[in-house]
Amino acid sequence: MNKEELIKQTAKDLFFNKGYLHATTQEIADAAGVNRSLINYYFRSRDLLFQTVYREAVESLKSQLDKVLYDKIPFKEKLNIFIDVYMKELLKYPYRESFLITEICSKNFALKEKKKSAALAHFLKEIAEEMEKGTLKKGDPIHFVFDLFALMSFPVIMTPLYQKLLDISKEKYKTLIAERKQLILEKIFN
Amino acid sequence: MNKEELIKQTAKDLFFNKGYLHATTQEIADAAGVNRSLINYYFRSRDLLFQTVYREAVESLKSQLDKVLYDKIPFKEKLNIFIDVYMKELLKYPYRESFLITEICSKNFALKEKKKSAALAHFLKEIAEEMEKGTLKKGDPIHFVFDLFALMSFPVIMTPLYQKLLDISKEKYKTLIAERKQLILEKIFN
DNA sequence: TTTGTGTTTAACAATTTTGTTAACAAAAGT
DNA sequence: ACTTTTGTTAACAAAATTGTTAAACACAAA
Repeated sequence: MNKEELIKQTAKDLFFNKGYLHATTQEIADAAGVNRSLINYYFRSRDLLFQTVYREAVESLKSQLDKVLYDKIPFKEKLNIFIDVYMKELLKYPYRESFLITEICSKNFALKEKKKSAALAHFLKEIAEEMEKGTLKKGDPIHFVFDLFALMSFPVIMTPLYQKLLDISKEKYKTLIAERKQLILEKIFN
Repeated sequence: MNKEELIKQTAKDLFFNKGYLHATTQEIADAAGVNRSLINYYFRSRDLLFQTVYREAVESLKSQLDKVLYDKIPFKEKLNIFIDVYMKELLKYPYRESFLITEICSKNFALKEKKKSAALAHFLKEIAEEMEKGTLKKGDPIHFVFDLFALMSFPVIMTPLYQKLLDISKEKYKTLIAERKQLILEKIFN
């Protein structure tokens, strides 16, 4: 792998997987096994590396939504696939969203970039239709989306804390998370 | 308010409320309107300030659980109160848990402190009883707890990101969050 | 008034982190 | 072969952040 890509991937691993949001350029370079100057060579500055990683995280997040949510397959099946795909990604990159939040909060993002996800908008419509049909309990589709993402993401994000508070072993916690896909599907469809 | 307390409160405001996890001692001092040296005077070092804030956050988290979860009142009523209390705290300190996670991930916490929450353990038992009684759908009580906290916390934590992805105004988002207390109760009790 | 004690501050020192440069190596193009 | 471009490194410079010190301050007690 070329080093520019290696640096980015390593940064993502530290941020999104290890949850190490305070990583310095030196730490990133060390983790990648490259000279720190290479970071400046490829990205100019620490800040630009962060921006790049940020942008790509939003992109991949949106493209993941796109990939599944536009499919013309029955709703229940779509949800099944979506939960599967999204939870796999969550286990790979549990802290991706946390990183995004932290970045948004730290910079005073005056960014005008349109971040709106058309796929989500489309998904919301589909949910509304299902509610009409009676497949789903009626309500604001946004709450359905809230519920869905919350049930998938939160226990994963909170792993280190809940492990302590509940005094659960790493292995047991993993098992619990693995069980959730099925449970969420059941819960969502009442 | 004495300045030691002021510094702590300000740090908490930056971390837990503003989500500004990268705050430097200077920024904390500025926000508190005190001289930066005072932070060293009262807390010795940046790291000790962080440790103090961390410890108190865990303490207050656990004491909040304690306060409600031990009450000897009917389960449904207890849950009603608990959601109310917890969500109020969430709106005050949306990023408290995020801060804890970030700290746990960044230090290689070899901390031996027992963090286990007895209140949560007690709550888990109560949930199990309710499941026996048939008030709640049977299953692992831990998943019930996961669901409960997820539904409360996640939409709050993700506010800045979801506002963008869903293209929702701050006001509208607030309204949505406010609606959730009732929705969660309904969802939890099927 | 003076003395003592805790608080606050500015100036300084030390450390950490980031950014730059110039030299060197490797690869690609001619 | 040699020239140019691209990649890589170490050494240095600059900036940002943290920690220390000593003096000034406030104010109550002796």
